[in-house]
Order: sequence, then C-alpha cells, then structure tokens
Amino acid sequence: MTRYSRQTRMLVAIDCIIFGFDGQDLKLLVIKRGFEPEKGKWSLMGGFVQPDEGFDDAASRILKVLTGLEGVYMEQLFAFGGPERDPMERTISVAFFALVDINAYKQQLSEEYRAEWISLKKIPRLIFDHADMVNMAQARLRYKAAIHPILFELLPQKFTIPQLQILYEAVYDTMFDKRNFSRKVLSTGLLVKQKDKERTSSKRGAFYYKLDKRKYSAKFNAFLNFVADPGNLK
Amino acid sequence: MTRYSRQTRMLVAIDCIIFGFDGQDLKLLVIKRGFEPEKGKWSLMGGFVQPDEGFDDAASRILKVLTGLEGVYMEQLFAFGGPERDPMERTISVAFFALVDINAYKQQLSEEYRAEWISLKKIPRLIFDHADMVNMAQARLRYKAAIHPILFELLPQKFTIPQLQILYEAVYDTMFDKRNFSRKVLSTGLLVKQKDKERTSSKRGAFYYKLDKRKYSAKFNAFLNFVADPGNLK
DNA sequence: GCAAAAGTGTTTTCATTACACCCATGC
DNA sequence: GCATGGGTGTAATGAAAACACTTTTGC
Repeated sequence: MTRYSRQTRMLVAIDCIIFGFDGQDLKLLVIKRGFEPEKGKWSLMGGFVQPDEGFDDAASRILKVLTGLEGVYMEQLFAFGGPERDPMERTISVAFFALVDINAYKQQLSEEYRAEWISLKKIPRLIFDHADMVNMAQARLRYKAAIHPILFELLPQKFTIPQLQILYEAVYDTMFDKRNFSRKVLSTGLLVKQKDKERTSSKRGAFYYKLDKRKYSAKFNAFLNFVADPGNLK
Repeated sequence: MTRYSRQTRMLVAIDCIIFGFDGQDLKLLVIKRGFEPEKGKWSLMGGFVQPDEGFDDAASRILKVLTGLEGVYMEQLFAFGGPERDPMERTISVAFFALVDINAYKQQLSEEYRAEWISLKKIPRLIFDHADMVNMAQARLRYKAAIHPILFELLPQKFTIPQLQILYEAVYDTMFDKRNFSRKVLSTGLLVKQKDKERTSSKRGAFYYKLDKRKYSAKFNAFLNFVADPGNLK
C-alpha cells in the first residue's frame, strides 16, 4: 500500500495533568521544561507519541517516567490542536488527566525533570496552552466527581471521613455539613469501616475506612449524585 | 527555529458522528467512502486536518461540505490513536459528534458522497474503528442529555412536547410517563408555549413550543437532571 | 478541666413517582 | 359517536438540607 498523498503530517504529543491531594489542598505536578523552545519554563509533563504506541500507552509511559507510578487513574481529557499552539512546529496534543495518591509518590521529585507539586490556587505561568489544559482538567474533575466516586483515587487506601470531606471541600471550594456529608458517603455502601483510627489530626482519632473494591468497580459508572448541587459546571 | 528532531509525524483526521432525529428514531449520517483503502464501504464523514486549521475549524468545514449546515451543535468526542487503526498509514482521528435538525438538512443527500441517514438500531459494518466511535458517541449523548438540555438541537425550532418525549424515549430506549415528563420539562422554564398547534399527528393537535434562548444559553451548562434515573451510564 | 475534632439524629422541604380521567377533533 | 392522541392534578414516597449536642482524649 502507498500512503495518503498530499496531506500534512503533524507531531502528536501527550500532556499529563497530574492531580494530587496533600491532605489540605489540591496540587498539580509540573516540571521545568528541558528543551527548546521555552526551556526552563514551567510545563506539564509530556512527550511525543511513538510509532508503535496508542495514546493510553504513551500517557502511561510518560506518567511512569515522571512519577514511577503505574496503574493510576487516568483518562483522556481533550485533544488540543490549534495551529499555533507550539511555535516551533505544528504539534497536536492529546491531554490526559491523572489522579494520584500523593503519598504513594515516593520517588523523590525527579532531579532530571525538576518536578514540583504546586497548589492549584497559585499556578505559575505555564508554556503554550498548558494553562487551558489545567483549567479544563479542573472543570472536568469537578464535573465528574459530582456524579462519580473518582476522588478516592487521590487518597491513600486507608482514609478517614474527615479527610474525604476536606478533599471534597478543596475540589469544590466550599464547605459541606459534616453530618449530611458522612451520611451521604456512607449511604453509597462503598466504604468499609476499619478497626483502627487515624490519630494525628485529633485527640479522639477518626476511624479509617477503605473502599469496597467490588462495589467501587460496580458503581464507578453509576450516577451517584455525589455532590447534590455542584453549581454551574461545564 | 528548527523542528523537533527524530520524532514521527502522523496524519491527523477528523471524523464526524452526525445524529439526527426523524420524529421516530435516532439516525446517523454515513457515507460511502470515496477512496482507498476501503473504498465503497460505509464510513463516517471525515477528512484530514489542514495545516492552518484547528480541530473545530476542520470539523465544521467537513460538516458543511457534507450537509451544507453551519452553526450546528458539535463537540469533540474523543481522540482515537491506536497505531493500527488505519492500515494504510498511521493516522490519528479526532472524533466529533454533531446534533442536527434533520429537517433543516435540505440539501439532498449528496450524490458525491452517497450519504444516507441510517437508523441507529441497524448500523451496517463501518470501516476502521468507526463503530467504536459511534458507540462512544451514543453513550456520550445519553450521558450528557441526562444532565444537560442538548436534545433540543435535534428538533426543529418549533416542536411539541409529545415530539420531545418521543425523542427522549428514543435516546434512552425506554418509556416515560407523559404527565411527569411534561411537568419536568416545563419546570425548567426553558420552553415558551406558542399559539399554534401541530396537527398532523393528532386530531386535537399539540401546541408548539420554542426554546427560550436566553435561558437556554444560561442553563446549558447547569446540572438539570433532565432524566432522573438514566441507569448505569458511562 | 478544657480545647479540639469526631460522631450522631430529627425535622422540614422539595423532587420524584405512580396513577386516571377529561378534552378536542376528524372521521 | 367514537377513536385518537393531548393535556392535566393529586397523593405517597424518598432524598436533601438545616440544624446542636455529646464523646473522646491529650494537654
């Protein structure tokens, strides 16, 4: 077979919007870009799609290179293709967003990439259209978490209900009534109470919970209305 | 500036999943592919992204070539990038789905592309991964229409509540109680009752409604819970 | 004993569901 | 006058929201 004639071929990149939660705030993992153009500027972690790779493969590879993590929650966010988005050469980018347990991210912040977790509240200027990507990822996270139980992906295996509530409050930048909140999350049946308690953040201690993995898989795509009134999202 | 060295460039295509509604069933607009490979097989309408075009531009251009329509509801669905998806040459495809008023689609089905509206219930074999695209688009449509008032895009400017109900029933392949259905859609405040009636489908006639465009724009991204229990979607 | 966070219960309000009859018209 | 589809009301149920006090324990 021949090739399609007279058509322009383009570079295809992946960029990863990697979210973490440090117990208080939502964080974004960014790097200092290591090559021109825009070398030394803050950037999302990314790379080019290789000839034998699909997008998911490429995104997983890139995430692993940066964090050492595998099997992390990741989904395709959007394909960005403005003709001028990379001044060097026409490059399209398929953006993925990932949710990682920031605690499992042991590998110290790679010297090679100069990666850092920065708070979503104070994001520095990012190269190209990466700020658009981050904004869209944040909107998608809010949208999706209102309906599906994805925020657990940001927590360690064992977590407390107050921790979970702080996470939801960080994502929606609002406060929830703790009685209604705990009733709601427990009513999903997704949580299994543990015998031990977390004791660093209070004297009394808060019981740990784990996800019921069976139910979690089963309900992952159900409409759970996790957040009753998330406001005007898109 | 130079170019990025040692990276593979790829063809970038757009494919359009175009939905219509004929008053009874959901339809998909497909064409007979006009070039090799797979010439003469059923295919989605598509084309290559040009050097000076963004994805939205390209998708609009392609939709216009096929249907003559502009200003149609269209959103990016997903980027498909499996390394083997086009046997001829590595080609990635950014899929869009569009909702068109099938009645506004006057231009007779283009001879050049041999386009046809086919029922979603009996889709023929499509080339490449186009069936995956259609399935994903249908899932997205159900997902989104459960929460946002997008199905109006499939109807003419003036429509009746029974027509609207048939549309929702087609999308979700289920039946709704007409009293609850009409109360629910009217409670959104999005509909403006007209003075005239549609008289072809019943003797008594059903009042026409139009969208309140102001409120429609304002509420487009709100969570409306248009369909209370859409079941297990993804 | 007191400060700090965890945990729990009740009432009200609102949305959703289930369900049945009358209306207008063409034939 | 009857068949066809259009249009409406009500009662019961379930989910969400508002709201305050008791418990535990380290200091």
